[in-house]
Amino acid sequence: MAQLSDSIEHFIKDLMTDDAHVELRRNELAQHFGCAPSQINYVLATRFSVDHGYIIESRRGGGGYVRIVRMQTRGEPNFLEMLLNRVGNSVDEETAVAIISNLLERKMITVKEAALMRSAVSRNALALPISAKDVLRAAVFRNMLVQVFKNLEEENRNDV
Amino acid sequence: MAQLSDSIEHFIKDLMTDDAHVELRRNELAQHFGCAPSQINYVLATRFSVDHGYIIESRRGGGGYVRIVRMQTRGEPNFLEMLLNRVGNSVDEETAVAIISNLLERKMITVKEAALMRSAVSRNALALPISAKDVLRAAVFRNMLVQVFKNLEEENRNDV
DNA sequence: CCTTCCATTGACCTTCTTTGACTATTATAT
DNA sequence: ATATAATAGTCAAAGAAGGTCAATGGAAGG
Repeated sequence: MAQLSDSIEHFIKDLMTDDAHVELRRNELAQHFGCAPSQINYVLATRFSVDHGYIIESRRGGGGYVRIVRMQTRGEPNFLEMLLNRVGNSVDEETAVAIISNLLERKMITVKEAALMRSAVSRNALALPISAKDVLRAAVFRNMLVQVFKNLEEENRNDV
Repeated sequence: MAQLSDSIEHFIKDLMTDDAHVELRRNELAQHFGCAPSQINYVLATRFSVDHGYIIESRRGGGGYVRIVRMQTRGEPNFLEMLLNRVGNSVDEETAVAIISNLLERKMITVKEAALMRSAVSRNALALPISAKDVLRAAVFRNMLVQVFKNLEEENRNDV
């Protein structure tokens, strides 16, 4: 466990607990984690994308930096509209999952609700060779049922 | 003689006596038992299926893992199994909604989670001239997004 | 025996991570 | 202005897991 990428992600998010943005040196960070500098870009691309609710700004050359900004949505009346536009009438699982994480980080949904949502949009729930509506719904719904039980298990573990 | 699969099954169940979940490396386990890695999948599929009360989660790539979670089945030991049978591979909206209500009455899900589930299985979410998986997912997901926001509004009204 | 069902294996596939070579940009010293 | 040093970005390839499936093996029942 303790993936390098995961560690870097958490490291950055820890830096951002107070402030909504953080500025760092790519090479320094890479050196701190003993990895290739491009590893940092990988983490940014996979965990700090716009869909995750972050914006990356950077600058090269002497005194260069990478700045990570958490997007403001406080009081943004069109957040839902924005998300709906982003989704459009076709969206892949990766994007959907990123948006769910985003909602979760903003505490707009609970951990359990996020899990429920993920289960509804997962490959597993939707990749079917059929077209009948009921059949499809069954697939989605079974997935969600499983999720409910998983959530209960989680809850019980935490209650102890 | 004790089948390999049985040994692996018991080995895993021993690991789970205390905790309701374990995380393991497929390849390590296979090596420990001197068998093909896919053997592990066979054991998981035949002895740790949802019908058996378990859920499997996994991740590929570096730092990959297989997590086995034992579900808590309150009271009736096969409630989930019953529900899954009831749903089968085809279910209409009415039935799905009834099951969701039932889960809610049993306090297995919150009001918000129930709403989320309804939104995922609603006519509106699924009755589309779709064929591409992504298109379908988008429809489901947009519905869930709307629901999340509805929930938030509800919450806010109650907070006042 | 023969069939059938469960178990086992191995070849091939998919996903996620990490690295390194090469490229692009910016500041600073000359 | 120009050269150089200091940064960061991109992309393809290698590495590190786990997944699938069809073929084979083996044991129990008929």
